Amino acid sequence: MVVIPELPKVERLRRKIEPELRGRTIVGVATSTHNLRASLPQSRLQALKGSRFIGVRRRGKYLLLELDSQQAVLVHLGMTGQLVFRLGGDKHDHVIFELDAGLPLVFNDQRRFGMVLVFNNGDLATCPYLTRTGVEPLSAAFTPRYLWEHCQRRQRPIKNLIMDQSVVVGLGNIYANEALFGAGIRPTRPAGRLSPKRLRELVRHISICLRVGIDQENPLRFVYGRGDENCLVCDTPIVKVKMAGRSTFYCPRCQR
DNA sequence: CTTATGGCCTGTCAGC
DNA sequence: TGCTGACAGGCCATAA
Repeated sequence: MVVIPELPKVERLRRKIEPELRGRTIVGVATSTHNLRASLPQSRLQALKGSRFIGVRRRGKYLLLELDSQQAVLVHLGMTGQLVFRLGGDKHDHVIFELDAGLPLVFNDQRRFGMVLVFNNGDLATCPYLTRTGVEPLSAAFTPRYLWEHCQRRQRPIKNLIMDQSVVVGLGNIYANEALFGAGIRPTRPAGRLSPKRLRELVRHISICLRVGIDQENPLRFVYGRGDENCLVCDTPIVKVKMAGRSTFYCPRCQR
């Protein structure tokens, strides 16, 4: 089973590549002719030669590869994107950073839902990809009160709301399903009809699910992808429905 | 303002 | 055997 790059996978990637990337200088850049979700900025990428990586930050599901030249490479993995240190050459390799030491850093993306862009540091503050985003779910800003305020007078299902990156970043379909199971909340429930107490439980379980995903490689799977199975807790058949075009799984007994 | 939907993209698999 | 269609997902643009 392929794990979609939600917050935990992106954070694990950040922790893995930062120590290898920091201090490395770009000596060459190769790109594919394919466009990703956004066009590959050819000339901007080529102009990075000579820049040195100084750090890797994460914002939601985005990675920022920071350079000593007051620029940064913004990366989103989309569905199937990968950042790996290896020799380039695969048909799905879209950006290859040749480094002054070690293996090249390759952005590979089979379905091309991801993107690679270059920004000047001064433009990051107004970059829509970063400014339109909600709070980090593992930060102190993601409080029960914060979620409650966003739920007030909202008719939309709670699952759609917690997957809305302008509210809280990093939750994709798998973690949204699992967090709602943990909190005992049915995904279809209108956000505005949840009590503060239940929303506090949801905040708690979002945090738990994400932390487990970061500590281990894979998310806990209680409901996601178990449409043909019974609930691990109460043995009731798991229900599968479509919400906003996404497969949604829940236990009709444990989740109300 | 809020919320929903279409489209992007390819690999996999069921069904004919 | 080879084809077709459905499906998987994040997120932007667009529409209601």
